[in-house]
Amino acid sequence: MEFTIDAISKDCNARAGKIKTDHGDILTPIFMPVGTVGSVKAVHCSELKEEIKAEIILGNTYHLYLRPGLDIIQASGGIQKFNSWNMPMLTDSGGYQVYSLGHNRKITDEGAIFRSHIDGSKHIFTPENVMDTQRVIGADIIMAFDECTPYPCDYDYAKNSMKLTHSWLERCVRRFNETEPIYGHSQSLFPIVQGSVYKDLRRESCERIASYGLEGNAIGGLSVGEPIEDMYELTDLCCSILPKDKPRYLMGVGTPANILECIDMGIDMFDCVMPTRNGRNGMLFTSEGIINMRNEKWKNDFSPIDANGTSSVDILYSKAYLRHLFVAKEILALQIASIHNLAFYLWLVKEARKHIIEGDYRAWKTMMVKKVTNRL
RNA sequence: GGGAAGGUUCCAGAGUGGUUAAAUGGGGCAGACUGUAAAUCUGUUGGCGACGCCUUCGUUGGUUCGAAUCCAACCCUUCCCA
Repeated sequence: MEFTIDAISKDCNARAGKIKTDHGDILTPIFMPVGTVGSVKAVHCSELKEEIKAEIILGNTYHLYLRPGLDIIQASGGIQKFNSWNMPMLTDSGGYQVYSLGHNRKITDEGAIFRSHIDGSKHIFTPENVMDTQRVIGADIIMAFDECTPYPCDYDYAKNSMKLTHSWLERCVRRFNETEPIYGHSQSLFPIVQGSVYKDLRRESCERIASYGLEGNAIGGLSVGEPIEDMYELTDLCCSILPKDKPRYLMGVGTPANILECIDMGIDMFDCVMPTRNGRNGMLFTSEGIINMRNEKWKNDFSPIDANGTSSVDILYSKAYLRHLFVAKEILALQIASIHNLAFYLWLVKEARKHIIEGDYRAWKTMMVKKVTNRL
């Protein structure tokens, strides 16, 4: 993997860059659609490429390990062959599941013991075997195994958890360096900053993480329920410490406004389930604001879903029709909403990149944040 | 023509003397969702000058301190027999 910076906006810390991987290039800032089990829910690969113009998607180590299982993925020739995406992928390590599936797992120094949410079977995730698993899955970018701390989280818990994540990182790096990619393309390991909402912990974690000199750095443990101002303040703090010459990945963020604000601070990569999950639940993000597609007010609105949209569904279908599909619980509703939302997210970061290069990012962002937070 | 069952709030359907503006489900309306156990979850769903009052369980009348619930008549629906 190689990262180059093409431009830094004149009026803020926003950067436009390029990540080269063996599966293709990624222009940053970038939004990465989430495809937990190897599939971006309700969306075909062809739609991701042609309509949405996604450049990289996510997969999840915990979920892929449980189903279909490593034997299947290895036999298929790696995840990008298995799902026919054939473009860059990133896998999360299962660190988020340590948080989201917190009720059926136990943490020890050794690792995390999960009770499968599918059949209750017991599985131990260690930094070492998570690296091995991500070698088998075969994504271009793989994540260190961490604990995503919950919110609220008291200082002592956050501190101990951060130390645990750091010790796991040490073991991840060692194992990563001892092993080779399986499928002939190179893989890059990103470490993850933790420290909850505590600035001294975040600072310490950033310094520790950065000291490994890995090819990119991620910020985790945010957007888990903390006040939005905290998220911004901590992201800004992390950006001020994490190396400038490496991509910065803010995990799990966020709303269109969150993304615009964090690009301003120097974040290069984002992922979030919001465009897909909220889309499936009837929420549309557009350049003019947010639409709750199930609301009665769209019943007789035959205007396009999004007149300014870039995907074919935006002008092909009307709001009244899409509302009808949601009300009738038709599968097509989920597909249209997912394609629209993802295409909008990708359009948004592409526009951001354009304005960074032009040098007026902050001004554009200030105007844009007002629009995208508007409720239609 | 004879017999049987039944008519409940938008719908289906509980309730069978007071704790019932009436269970539950559906539908409607609104909200939530941030490294996906999510095509999910939550709230709400008679009216009003609302910690109270008014109207409502086919219609009308009656019994009772009190009725969706008991009685009578009537109207209507479904099923069975002729």
